[in-house]
Amino acid sequence: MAARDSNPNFMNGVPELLILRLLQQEDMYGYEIVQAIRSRTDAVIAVGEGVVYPVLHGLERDGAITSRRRTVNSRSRIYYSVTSAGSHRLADLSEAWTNLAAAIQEMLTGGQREQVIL
Amino acid sequence: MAARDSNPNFMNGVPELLILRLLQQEDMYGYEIVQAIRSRTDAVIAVGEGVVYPVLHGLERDGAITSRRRTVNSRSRIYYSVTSAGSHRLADLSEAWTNLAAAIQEMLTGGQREQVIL
DNA sequence: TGCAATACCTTGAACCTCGAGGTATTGTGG
DNA sequence: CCACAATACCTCGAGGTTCAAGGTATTGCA
Repeated sequence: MAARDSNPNFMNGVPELLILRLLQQEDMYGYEIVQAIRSRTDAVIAVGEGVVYPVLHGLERDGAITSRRRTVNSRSRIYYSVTSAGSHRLADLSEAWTNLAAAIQEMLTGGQREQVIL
Repeated sequence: MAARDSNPNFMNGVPELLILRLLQQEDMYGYEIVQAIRSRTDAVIAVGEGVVYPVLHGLERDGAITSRRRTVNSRSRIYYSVTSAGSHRLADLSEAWTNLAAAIQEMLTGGQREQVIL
């Protein structure tokens, strides 16, 4: 079957990665996550609500996070918490991202041919 | 009008970035590029021909690279070279990527709240 | 009362990438 | 001589993401 190599869509899941990471540090709700990503990256990354909410629903469906409704300051919000499964998923995504970023960085900077010394 | 912010599809164009980078170091042909990306990243990144060829055609259409047919070892190949416009484009993409990677890295590692000291 | 901010959500279009398939040529083993 | 693998080019359809925009509802303030 032609050996399935290539990457599982290497770039995907960055929003998911960031969301899981934020939730691991602190329970948050969707609207807050949108702003947190923007402010913590100095607007380098800015995902819209149209990205965040579907990702949250998907993560919950997969059991990576759980939700509970809470009212704070007379505001009804849905807070999300990372489950242990979600924590594991975060670790995987995080490692995948690190490998990817390192590979690209290597291509961008270390251009010079090197001889492999045995 | 909600202020158009957000990123221009922040993840896209990684294949384009890598291809331009390779071509800046050395003229190459499509088939060679596919293998170069795989081998130089230790298969961490592996883009198929279905990605590379369309990108090459797009870059050429935009004047970022030029092509010329050459026969080497009785093999007919289309070699691509980066133009000055392409070089500029590479610089832009490269910087954008660096910013993005730094922002994500910051989110993944530097999680702890810090007080800004004035 | 009206408007901005908070807070949730969905949808359609646009864009990429993947995987598979198609053509043609060259070199090699049987 | 033939078949097959490797080289080398290319295109297409399916699937998955992201974006931008819009929709609903509540709260607080002028």
